[in-house]
Amino acid sequence: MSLRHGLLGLLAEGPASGYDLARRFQEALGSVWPAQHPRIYAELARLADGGLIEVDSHGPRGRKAYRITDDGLAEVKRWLAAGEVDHTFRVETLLRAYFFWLMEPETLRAHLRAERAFYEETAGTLRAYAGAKDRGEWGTGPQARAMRVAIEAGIRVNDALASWARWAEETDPMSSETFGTAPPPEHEA
Amino acid sequence: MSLRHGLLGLLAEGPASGYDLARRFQEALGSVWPAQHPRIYAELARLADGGLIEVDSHGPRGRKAYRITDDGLAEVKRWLAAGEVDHTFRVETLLRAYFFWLMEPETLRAHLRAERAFYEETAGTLRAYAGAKDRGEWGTGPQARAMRVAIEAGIRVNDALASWARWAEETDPMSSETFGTAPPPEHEA
DNA sequence: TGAAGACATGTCCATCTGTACATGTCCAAG
DNA sequence: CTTGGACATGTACAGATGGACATGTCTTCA
Repeated sequence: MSLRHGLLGLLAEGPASGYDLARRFQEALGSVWPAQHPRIYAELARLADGGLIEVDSHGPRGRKAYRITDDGLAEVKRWLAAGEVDHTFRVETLLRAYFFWLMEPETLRAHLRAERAFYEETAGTLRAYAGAKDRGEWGTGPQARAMRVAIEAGIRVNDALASWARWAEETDPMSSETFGTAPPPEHEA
Repeated sequence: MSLRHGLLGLLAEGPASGYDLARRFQEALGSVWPAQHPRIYAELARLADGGLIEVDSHGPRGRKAYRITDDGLAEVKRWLAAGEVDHTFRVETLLRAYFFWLMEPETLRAHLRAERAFYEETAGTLRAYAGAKDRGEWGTGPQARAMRVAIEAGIRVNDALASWARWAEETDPMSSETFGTAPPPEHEA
């Protein structure tokens, strides 16, 4: 149940409405932790119920901004410090790889090309963000730095998957005659 | 809903019981697509209901092995070819990175050390598997090759996250005075 | 002034997920 | 012969998730 802590973390930066949070989850966290607005509104209500956040202000169009409480801040920090990181992945790309042997060679090649293109593009987008951060365009405060570190992780993971797709395309292991005797891959940069 | 297709994919290799499948999900797929036995039994019942699999044999201790049907095989292949890959990640490590600015420097360093150790160890384990595969110890058939390709992806992703944690430890960006003016990282291998 | 589109919040429901609980069988070691 | 552990299948339930539906407001532009 990390949505709870994700919301608290975002609110630790300052007051925000459910709508704001949904947008930020979509943009910044969407690829690492998807969350739609129904779930967000529900969780905000629960957090407010538990006294971890409270209504900060009412705006136009029924807008309701929440503010984190001392209890809420303590709870995020406790979560961050407590460890117990869930290391499960849940990347469909990897699940599919187990079943490549069921695919036609051409379909597989097309799939790998598409995957590679996707991860290269994503990495490129993230690199552009990182560049902007490095030039200080988004501020140099703690939040901006943390965001930069998170983006770096995204870049490296996407690069890794792009290089994997390229490797799989090139070595074509599903039709290789030499499988079982070929040297292990180089893990090039 | 990829558990459905994960099960079909595994059954495409040959008949298996729910217990077998739960174990294989735990071992091979557990880190990329967790699934407990209750869900697996339920899904098997649904798949059998839909005619995608059927009971192959009854064994001791109530063991019930399923076999994939032609319809089922067609369905996995359709899924694999149809594309529509879900690229969301759901890696808690990345979610947490957005909130590093809330952590005490020492807690953060300890966290990064632990993350790095975890990913290095996982990568090492996978490399050992990959080595065994490359020596042909697990056979050289199509399934073994596909497994090898999947493992390669796991190695690269875990390496990427380990190198990220090392980078974050070394550049210590949360306390860096030079943030905003420092050159971008090298993305070393 | 009227309509389109962004803003903003929510409910409902089907399904997925994880945990705990419940049941029973077979085998091997003591 | 009995007991512990692996094998094997399932139910029940709370909470998470995604998609569809519903409602209403404010702003802008024709």
